[in-house]
Amino acid sequence: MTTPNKVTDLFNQSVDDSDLSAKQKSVLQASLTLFSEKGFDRTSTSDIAKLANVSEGTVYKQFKTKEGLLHAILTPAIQQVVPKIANDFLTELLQNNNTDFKDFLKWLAQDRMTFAVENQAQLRILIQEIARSDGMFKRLGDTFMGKIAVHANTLFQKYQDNGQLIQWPMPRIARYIASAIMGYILPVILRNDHNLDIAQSSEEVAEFLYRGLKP
Amino acid sequence: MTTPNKVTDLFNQSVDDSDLSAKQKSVLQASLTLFSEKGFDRTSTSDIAKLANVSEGTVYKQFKTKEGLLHAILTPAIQQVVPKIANDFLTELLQNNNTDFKDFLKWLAQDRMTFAVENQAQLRILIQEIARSDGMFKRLGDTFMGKIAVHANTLFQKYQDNGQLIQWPMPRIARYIASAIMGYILPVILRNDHNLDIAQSSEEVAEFLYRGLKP
Amino acid sequence: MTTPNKVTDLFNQSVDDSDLSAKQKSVLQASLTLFSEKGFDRTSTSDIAKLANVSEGTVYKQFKTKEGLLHAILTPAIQQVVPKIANDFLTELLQNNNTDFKDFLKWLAQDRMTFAVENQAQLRILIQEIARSDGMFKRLGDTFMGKIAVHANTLFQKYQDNGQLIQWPMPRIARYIASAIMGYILPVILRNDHNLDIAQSSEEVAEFLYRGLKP
Amino acid sequence: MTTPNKVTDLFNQSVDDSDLSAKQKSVLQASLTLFSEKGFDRTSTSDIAKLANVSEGTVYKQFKTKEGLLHAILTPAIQQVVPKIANDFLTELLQNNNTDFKDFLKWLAQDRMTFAVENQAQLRILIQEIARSDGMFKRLGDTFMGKIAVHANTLFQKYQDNGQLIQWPMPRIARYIASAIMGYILPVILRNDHNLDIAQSSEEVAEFLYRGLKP
DNA sequence: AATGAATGAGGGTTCATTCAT
DNA sequence: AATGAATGAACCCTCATTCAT
Repeated sequence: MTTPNKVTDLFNQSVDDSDLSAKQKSVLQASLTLFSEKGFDRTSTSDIAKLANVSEGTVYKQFKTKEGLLHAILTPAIQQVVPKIANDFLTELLQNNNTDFKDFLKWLAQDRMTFAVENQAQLRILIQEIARSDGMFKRLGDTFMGKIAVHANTLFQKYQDNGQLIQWPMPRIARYIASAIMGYILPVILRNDHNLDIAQSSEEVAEFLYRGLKP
Repeated sequence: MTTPNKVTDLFNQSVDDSDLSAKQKSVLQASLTLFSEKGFDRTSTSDIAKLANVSEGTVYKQFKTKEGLLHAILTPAIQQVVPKIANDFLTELLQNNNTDFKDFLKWLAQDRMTFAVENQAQLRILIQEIARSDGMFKRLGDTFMGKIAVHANTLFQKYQDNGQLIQWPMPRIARYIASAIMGYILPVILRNDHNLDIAQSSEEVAEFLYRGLKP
Repeated sequence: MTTPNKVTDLFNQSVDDSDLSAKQKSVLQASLTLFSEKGFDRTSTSDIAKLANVSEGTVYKQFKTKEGLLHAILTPAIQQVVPKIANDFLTELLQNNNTDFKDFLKWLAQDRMTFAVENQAQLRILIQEIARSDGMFKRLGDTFMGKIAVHANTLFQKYQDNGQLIQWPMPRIARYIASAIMGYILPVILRNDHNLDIAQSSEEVAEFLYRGLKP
Repeated sequence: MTTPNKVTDLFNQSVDDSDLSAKQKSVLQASLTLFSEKGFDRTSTSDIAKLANVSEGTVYKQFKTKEGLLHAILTPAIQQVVPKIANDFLTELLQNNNTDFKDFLKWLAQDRMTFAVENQAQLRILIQEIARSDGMFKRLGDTFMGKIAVHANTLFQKYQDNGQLIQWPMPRIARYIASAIMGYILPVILRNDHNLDIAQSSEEVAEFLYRGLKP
């Protein structure tokens, strides 16, 4: 099953399409780079101005505060971590349930890995924020629940009825799927490693998950 | 298989047993709390002094630098993240290879979960550091390789020869085991959640891993 | 022999002419005053900010460091302590050797005394630095050797050939000239005394030196 | 004219003879070293304690403040800069006025050079203090006037009556003598140079001064 | 007499933010 | 819209000094 990469980089898109001036765009790009490299707290607005070839004042014209910059960078990323687009695909899946469970697992892994590799910098920043503030992790979880849970639940139900998925509670199943995929993604992000063989990795992880989750 | 909890909290122990004065101990405790709650960069040395009921000068008498404090807190934690004690157990396992693979998985999960719950604060800080600096993650990985890899390799080999473990390369197997356990640990740490049913969780994860990894 | 005062105060000139803002100039002036009055180490950057009617941050905008301020003040002074301008005069002297040795001595004394009186504050600071660090004295001496020695040597040679100057080695002669003039300058600087009758003093010292150094 | 070195190091004597304990003595020695090397302001009391192999508290037992240490070091030196002992010699000179002026100059130079070489460290500190505070230079001058001036005046008078000394006012004569000798001493002190050929230097300077000051 | 842990004021410096130009 | 000089609060850290032991 080949899935076209539906993950469009919202960040770049918003940077490119937005009504931001060239200077403002370069501020965003510089922030992304520096926040990801050195962390939010260790990046000074003057560092950003320097890298963006812009005056310090310009940094504050569009994004009223340093935190405003962070949000401008993180918000689109967050909205994609919870796969809004994938959701459409899930709906589709529910309608024509001819897709094999293992194929689904492979597609899911591939989709998220692609997203991760394409958005390494933002994800690195996101992970830093998650690690720092209690709120972020919970908020992410809640968003996920609100947007995905229902559909995923129904889908898993279907696979369970199919006899392709073990009769465990949905959160338990989700946890194993998520953590197995994370096992490939996190090292890549945390090591600034840009080489992940997505095709093979998604195949591998799907195989393992399938074995572990079949009845 | 019941394993006595061999994980002693090195941090608290060292804080209590060390020749540090009461004030110095309270500095360490305050730093642990604040670094974990607000992050290293957002904790000021004056915050620490205030919480520890101590003058700012005192903070610097023992730990020459704010980073010195961080290391004083992190070093013992790091040395336990790589399960030194587990290593002894592994050696033991290798000698009397009558232990079932599933029991081993359960013991491992339980051991690391216990450690994680007992050292939440430090691990939270460690995760923040991992997220911030490229170096930390690699260093941890290398330490792990140096201390565990050989024994684990031999052990897995044994289980493979036993017919209890699938014939996949060792790093792949390790990745799944680690990430599945992490799937239980990370949410607990990142949410400051203190309620993890270790007995049931370790049972659950062992069951899943066993299914996914048996030939 | 009347010599027009060629000594222009490079410091004030550079302060006035430089592209520094009014605030930055006032920072320099305040530093000059305070360093000279209380010494570098006993002057705090907050003192400087207060005297300059400027925020502490402003002190650091132009001069990245407190030591940077010191150098900004000292560098032009040092370049004049070694009399660059005098050097031109020496060259001239060498060409029209009709100048009497005593007149030369008088001119030299007058030139350096004028310079000293006009740059008391900087010289006070310079003396403090010389007293503090081994390096400074040597560096000054080397600079002097590099810029003056050759010309002075030739000039002295001429006066020796003339029969106006005793046949002592050049360093010995230079030592006496320098220390006799210093005998007038140092008390003025160290006492913050602004009244030095340069005309009479240079006449006096020239007379003494001439007697001591004629064959 | 051979003059026995009447300059005894009052500092060492007071350190040795005083009722100070061994530890206190070592505090003084350490202060002397460090003040001379790095300057008073850049020497911390903890540096002193470390070099003296003593606790920080001990530094404060005898010398109530850091400035107290400075005075303990400087006071004896100051009392010798104004040559109290030489004064006895001057008195003697006045009584049997058979001593040649040039010999007197030589003796004076030798006496002060010896003192300077033997007390380099203290003099370095003294120079730093002179450079820093207006008061010190004046105080030294006044002390000098009070203790020496009368005798020196009478002595110079005698040499003038003798026809060995030019009829210039006494301060002018003193200035030339002092600055010529300083011309040998200062470079030695400021360069931490320990090699001064006192015999030759005093001979040289006496020769020059004699030529410059004879009628 | 001697120790060294503790203090707290103050030091140099950084940095997010503002605002006149 | 863009600049960059200016701000001032806060930061990390040092140090002279004190005092219980």
